[in-house]
Amino acid sequence: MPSKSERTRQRIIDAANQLFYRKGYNRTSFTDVVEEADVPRGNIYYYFKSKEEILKAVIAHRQETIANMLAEWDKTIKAPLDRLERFVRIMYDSTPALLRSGCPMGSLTVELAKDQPELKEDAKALFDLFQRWLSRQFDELGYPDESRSLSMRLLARGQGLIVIAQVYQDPGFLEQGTQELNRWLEELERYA
Amino acid sequence: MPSKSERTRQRIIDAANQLFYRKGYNRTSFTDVVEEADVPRGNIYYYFKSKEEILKAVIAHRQETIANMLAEWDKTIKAPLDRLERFVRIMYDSTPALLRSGCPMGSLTVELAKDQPELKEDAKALFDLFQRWLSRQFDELGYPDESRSLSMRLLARGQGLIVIAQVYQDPGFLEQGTQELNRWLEELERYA
DNA sequence: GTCTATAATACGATAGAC
DNA sequence: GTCTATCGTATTATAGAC
Repeated sequence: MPSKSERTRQRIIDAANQLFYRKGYNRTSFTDVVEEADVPRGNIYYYFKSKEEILKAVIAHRQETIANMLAEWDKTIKAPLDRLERFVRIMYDSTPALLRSGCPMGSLTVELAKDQPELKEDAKALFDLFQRWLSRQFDELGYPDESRSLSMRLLARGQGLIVIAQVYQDPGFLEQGTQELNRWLEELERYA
Repeated sequence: MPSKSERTRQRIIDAANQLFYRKGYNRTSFTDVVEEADVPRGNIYYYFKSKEEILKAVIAHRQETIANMLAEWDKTIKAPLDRLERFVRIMYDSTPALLRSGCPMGSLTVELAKDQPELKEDAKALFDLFQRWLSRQFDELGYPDESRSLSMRLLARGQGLIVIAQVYQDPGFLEQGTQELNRWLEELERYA
């Protein structure tokens, strides 16, 4: 059972995680975080020595979540095509959040890339998790030499769909786009 | 000939335009802008009554620039396929800036969409300019019924390429991606 | 119209009482 | 360990001298 201290720390991370996604990292203040986490004002410095530290903890937490999800998919889905289509489906399933706040990885990384290159590298690690997993699936699908390139292309297609669906607040575009991605994946399997 | 006042105003807009692109809107302060524009501290309030006003002026300026560029393309390029490929080429030509700061429209719109929905709508107008122009080209290419859908898909593909190229700092990915877009456009023309 | 001085507030961060 | 009080700075914004 986690101690009170560990639970408080986790509440801060959860609050920051949500706020960084909904408001962006730079527009989220300490005040926002402590209010959302229901932690006394300056108390947050007992757990994290700076805002950057909070972001790093948030990213580590997201990495864990993603790694667990991918491991779960590996365990429950056997065919590489099905796994790839499972990846595509989380975009469709997340439509409301994506229309509201964009891609949690993409929007964060692009924000940080502007002029916080160190933190951007941390955020990039989230993409790496997906990229390497996708690459393994394309490898198994029969494209060992192009697996990295294919994984990057799939990531790019997803990012593009999300950005344009958000700009135009168009859930149908996201739905059609993910369907087209599935057709593309199925063609890849057919001609592997 | 523009008055001194008009020139100062334009200097502020130009400075803000660059800074909003390189640092992001929310991380750019008035101090940054006045220093870059070489304008006295509080003087900026003579020209713009708030930061939002500056952003609106920046967006209006970008709209003008884009509209002029598209009109120039209309005048100098006749075939719709060539026009579409010209659009794709600006991405390739802008590689260094895109790797550094992302898409000027995409990154701004995504940033504002987080929790400044009013300003996000202003930024969306930049996308509209391209979307309508692209739609007209697809129409002329022989896809009148799908012109809007095709234009959105092309925009999405472009946004995705830029995001992933920036995340991985990979100019080659942007080059290959734009080549693939050209092949797609050429196929569309062939089967029109 | 132009600029200086400065207000008012929000920010990230700290010191020290309990 | 927990919390209150507060610091110093940077922020957006204004007042008023010239």
